[in-house]
Amino acid sequence: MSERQRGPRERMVFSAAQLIRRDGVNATGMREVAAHAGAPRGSLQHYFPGGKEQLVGEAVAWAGRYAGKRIARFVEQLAEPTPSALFAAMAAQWTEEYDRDGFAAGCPVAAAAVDRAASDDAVRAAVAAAFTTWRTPLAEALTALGVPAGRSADLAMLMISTLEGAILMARAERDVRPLTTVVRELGPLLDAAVTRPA
Amino acid sequence: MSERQRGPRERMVFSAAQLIRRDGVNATGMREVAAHAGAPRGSLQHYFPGGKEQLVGEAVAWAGRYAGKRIARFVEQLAEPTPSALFAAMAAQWTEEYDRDGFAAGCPVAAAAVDRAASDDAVRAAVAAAFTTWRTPLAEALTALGVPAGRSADLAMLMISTLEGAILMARAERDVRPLTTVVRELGPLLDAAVTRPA
DNA sequence: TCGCTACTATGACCGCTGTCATAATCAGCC
DNA sequence: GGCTGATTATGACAGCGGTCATAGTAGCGA
Repeated sequence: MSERQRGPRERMVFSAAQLIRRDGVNATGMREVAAHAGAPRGSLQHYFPGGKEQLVGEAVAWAGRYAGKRIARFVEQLAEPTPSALFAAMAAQWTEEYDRDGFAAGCPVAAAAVDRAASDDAVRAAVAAAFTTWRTPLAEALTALGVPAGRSADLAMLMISTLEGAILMARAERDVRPLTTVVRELGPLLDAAVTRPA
Repeated sequence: MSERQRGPRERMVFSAAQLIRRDGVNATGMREVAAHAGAPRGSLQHYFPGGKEQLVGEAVAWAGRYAGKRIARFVEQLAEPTPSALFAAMAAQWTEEYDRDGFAAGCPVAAAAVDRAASDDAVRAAVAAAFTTWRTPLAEALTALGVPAGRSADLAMLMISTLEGAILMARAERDVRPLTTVVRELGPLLDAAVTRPA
């Protein structure tokens, strides 16, 4: 998560995502987001006239795009071009963060889903869209790695589901073992789906 | 989730779990819990002198025990005594609820993890304990179904991780497909782990 | 200089939250 | 009846939440 000097608007969206993934949507205040972004409070109603709903929606969308873009970069850097290696790379991003910075934060998309799925349909739709933005390039990557087109989408869904759940458990237990375990256990299944070696 | 006429204390814990799994921890107020349980407001500070932290902790613990107990019942009722059938039964509980009552609620343990993992260490520990309370009988059931003892714990972790993630996605997308998909995709892997048929 | 637009500043409002203090009521038992 | 402890009732409090209203400033083209 690079922190380049973009405009204040983008910084606020980024800060919102960061705070949401740590404390959840409801515990993240608008004033807190502005302060964290080093942005003036008055800019909130200027850039986000739709209020918190809009800000949270954009933060979720940002996170979805971020996750989607990372897929391509993971694929490029794989030592072994296999689905299991891709999954391992996705999980490694989390184990590295947890080893480095502690277990303070989880996935902002998951946080928004938990806190807003029942109460805010716009955010709920943004969460669904974010999952799609994440899943689509992952499925394409699987196809490129030799997984039949008919299975790629389902395996992508399995991978993201498993990863999200493992993040949840790892954070609760303050231990990366859930992440390393699911990587180890799921790997063979993913590689067995390859019919045409890349 | 039966609603027997237990004491007001237990009803409040149960109501807390229900409200938390729908709206998250932070959006669930103490007064709301009492009202939902049909309990007097004054009973809150009587039964839960530890405040919201205690109430949420007990709700999470309750949910963990509930999930753990269901495992044994699922195993009893399996038409085919296989790990994949057990996993399917666990997921079916969610697809049935979503088909019947809509996608209003998720898992209370996951909700508590998202909302409190970073801010409330007592609740965070309760979440971790709840996962253990859930995972342990599941691992034992897998062993009873013929999975080698060394793999049971890891597969139980994989199953719960995947299920939690699928619940998240299903709720966001208002579609049970994530649940049915992970059941279909993970099933063969689970059954392949059986070395000694039950 | 004027005017216009983009952005910032600030204070107020109302509603809600968790918590506490205090008192009333009730159940059971001597 | 009268005492005792468990339960309930109620009001207050201080804090924070998102949002709005209003005014101010900065930059820039004409």
